[in-house]
Amino acid sequence: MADKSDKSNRFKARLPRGLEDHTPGEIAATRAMIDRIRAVYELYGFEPVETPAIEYTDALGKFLPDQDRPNEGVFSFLDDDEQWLSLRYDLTAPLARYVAENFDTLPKPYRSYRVGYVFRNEKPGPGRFRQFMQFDADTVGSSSPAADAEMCMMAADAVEALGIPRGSYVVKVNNRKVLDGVLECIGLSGEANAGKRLTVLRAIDKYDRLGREGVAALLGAGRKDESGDFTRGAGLDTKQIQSVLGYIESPYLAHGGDIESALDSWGKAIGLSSTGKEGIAELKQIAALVRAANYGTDRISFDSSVVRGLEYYTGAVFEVDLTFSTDSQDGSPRFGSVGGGGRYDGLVARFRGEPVPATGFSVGVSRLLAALEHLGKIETEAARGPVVVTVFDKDRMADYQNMVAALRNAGIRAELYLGSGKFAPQMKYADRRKAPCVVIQGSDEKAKGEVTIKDLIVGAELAKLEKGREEHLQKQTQAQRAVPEARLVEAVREVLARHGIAPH
RNA sequence: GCAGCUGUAGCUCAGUUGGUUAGAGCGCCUGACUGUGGAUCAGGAGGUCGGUGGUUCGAGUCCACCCAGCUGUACCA
Repeated sequence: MADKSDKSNRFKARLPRGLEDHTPGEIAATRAMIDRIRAVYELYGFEPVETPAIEYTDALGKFLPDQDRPNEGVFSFLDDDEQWLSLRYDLTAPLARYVAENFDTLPKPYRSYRVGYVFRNEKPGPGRFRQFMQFDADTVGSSSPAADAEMCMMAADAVEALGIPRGSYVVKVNNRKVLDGVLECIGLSGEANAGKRLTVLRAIDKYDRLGREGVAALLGAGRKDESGDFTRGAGLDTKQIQSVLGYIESPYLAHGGDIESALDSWGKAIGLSSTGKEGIAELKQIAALVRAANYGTDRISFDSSVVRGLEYYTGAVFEVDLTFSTDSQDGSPRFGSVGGGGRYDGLVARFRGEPVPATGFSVGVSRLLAALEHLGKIETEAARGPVVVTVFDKDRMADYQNMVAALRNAGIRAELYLGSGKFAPQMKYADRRKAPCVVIQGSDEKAKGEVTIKDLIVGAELAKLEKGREEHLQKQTQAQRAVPEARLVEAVREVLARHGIAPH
């Protein structure tokens, strides 16, 4: 289709925004993260289960795309049979579908984990992608706060297993019932106030970013941002605003981390709301369980401004924030939370018609990787490549292929140079592949029944040396030496061992 | 979606008050080196200056609209 003679007709190779290609180094880092998270989840007794990336749209939520806006946030398409399908936007809704569909055969409470890509059709940004990886664990069939407490502790363990030191992250806990109680207390209950409640919750959620002034503006008439754009507020009166701010700013860590009394102070904002009281009681139980297991407030803390966006949360909600991500002054992007979750008692019930309590937690693998990469706290450089066997005489390809086979049979990653270049380009290729060494056999070596092994790592050091004759000479003998053909594997192993490189 | 800023080579950017043939560094390719990568030197390829229309004798430069990117904000079930 593309016409080579006319460049303007040539297709432009380009990636849709919000999507990412992954380099070998990033893939290796992602794998390592997955392995570590999995080890923690399995230690807690969770078992794997995975579901497809595509579900019926109505299984993902109550929302159904219409003709005008079939892709509001979710990638959707019409199947042959006129039914709407969607790419999953999280791993929780599909799990609810799976549990509901296999309810009778699963042990209850059902504990399972899964990792995979999810898709959101939203505006991308730093740490925000349209395809990204999540790693979830869920407990379905337990309404006990112990299940929620376990999620928080496991979240902390998982984050630490990823090499993020204690003090550099925090698991923040809140409860939707408390928030509902606060709203009830300022007279925002009932169907008529549904829209206003959402606006208030969104405002509360922004407290750590916008601060008191910004949230007060959003709760009242509205707020103008730094670009001059105006956001309409919730239209609360002064007394209501004071009440909400009082709740957000209640001292949740006051007096040496006395969580009991701190949570009591949240209670002032919920008045007589029974829902609110329930929420406070649940939080107190979670706090007690977590403390009994010796997780201090440096790991698991309580934060009245945590809301979480997803509408399906019904009780406890958690969020994991990196505490070192906001420390650079000007141009540092905000990455947001790197994990979250909570209690979603209504999600499975939607399919079953009977109450099925559930709670879960999700690590945002892609965002966490992006954040760590941005902070320079993770290695995403490509690892060492394979040993490269170079080609001198094209007539003797079979010989070279045999050398490669001998190395592979010994469990050493090796490849034959398959390009068309002469010798120098082959060296350059091996350099780019990060090959630890190359194997060379030209006519000289062949005549003597030898092969030359060149250590590219020592060779690189050699090039940097300026003085030190002794060291230079020693390196030179290491850098390149000829050995009998029969000792090829042995000599290559020596090179790998010298640099501590695993053969495969 | 709304607002602000920005679009010149693969990347980072120069480009004088509009003036002939649009430059540099890095990277890439080739060669010096018919058997040795990272160094040095020489050469080469690579641009409808984001797009369209307008003002002008003349536009990379000025104007309008469109598109894209970035940032903020909203949305994020």
